[in-house]
Amino acid sequence: MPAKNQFENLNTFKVVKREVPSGTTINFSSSVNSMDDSDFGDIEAMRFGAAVTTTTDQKKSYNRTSVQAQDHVLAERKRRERLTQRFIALSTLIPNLKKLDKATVLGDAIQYIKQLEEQVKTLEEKNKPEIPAAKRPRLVSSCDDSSSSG
Amino acid sequence: MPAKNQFENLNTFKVVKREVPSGTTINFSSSVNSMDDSDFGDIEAMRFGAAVTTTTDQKKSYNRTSVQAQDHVLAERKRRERLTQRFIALSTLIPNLKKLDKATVLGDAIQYIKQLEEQVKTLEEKNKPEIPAAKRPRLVSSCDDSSSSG
DNA sequence: GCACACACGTGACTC
DNA sequence: TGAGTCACGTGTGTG
Repeated sequence: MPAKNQFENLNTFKVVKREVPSGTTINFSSSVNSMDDSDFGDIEAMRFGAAVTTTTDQKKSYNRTSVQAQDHVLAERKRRERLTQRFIALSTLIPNLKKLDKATVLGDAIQYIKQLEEQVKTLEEKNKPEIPAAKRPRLVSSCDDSSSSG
Repeated sequence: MPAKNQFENLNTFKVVKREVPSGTTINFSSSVNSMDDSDFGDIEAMRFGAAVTTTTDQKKSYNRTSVQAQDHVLAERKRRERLTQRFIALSTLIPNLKKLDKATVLGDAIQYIKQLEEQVKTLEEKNKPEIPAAKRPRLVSSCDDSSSSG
């Protein structure tokens, strides 16, 4: 299967691998300045509600407890998931979709919508011949019994 | 203007603020283990083509020169930009769009496409009465002069 | 090996 | 103030 659902595939097994980064510790740190393995006391402190300030000084006053940080991570993950879900759903609606890139899905969706709108306009025009009788092709002239129900 | 183009707004001025993080240094590090302010030699080395290995050891063998890293950042930025552009374009096509969240845009696009498809199907059915005469609603039974051109 | 695409965690901003 | 959203940089898998 060369191309089924790129998002799904990537998502499914990538998350799993991400959840177990290396067996070391939690995914904290990463930007908490220099989190050396010599000062885990900070993390321990964070775990029961301390602020994430690096004990010394910080560039900003965005103090977050570990619970809040975790919540933030979780919320963002949820959001991403929803987005991906929508992308998949959208991709199933578009016909002749070759690549499953997000950009392609989006672009093709745009084109498809435009095409559909055009089609609707054309069909509506044909169906509701309110154009001046002089201009319309006289296929059936007298047979117009106006079967509209309203 | 309460809601024009959320993406555009955020993007435009956020990037600018991001480009000047704090006046300290480049945005490197962040995950290169513990980048203490005591070892800036690494960055200096990176700048002329050295690998990004933290001199001691690394979890992976994803060695990248600073140029490559920068290129990566740039490429990703480009991709993001394209995505956002498509989102904006798509949002302009959808009628009665209240919120401009990405999720909402996506979801409403899906609904809109479905609605349009339904519309097209209905209109086509009305326009092209090629269904067996026995099954079709006999609005006009005898007046059928078969005006099809094919 | 390199270009591309993706998910992730995170700081920032809005309401 | 807190929950929701965004762009960003980054690590990593795929062709």
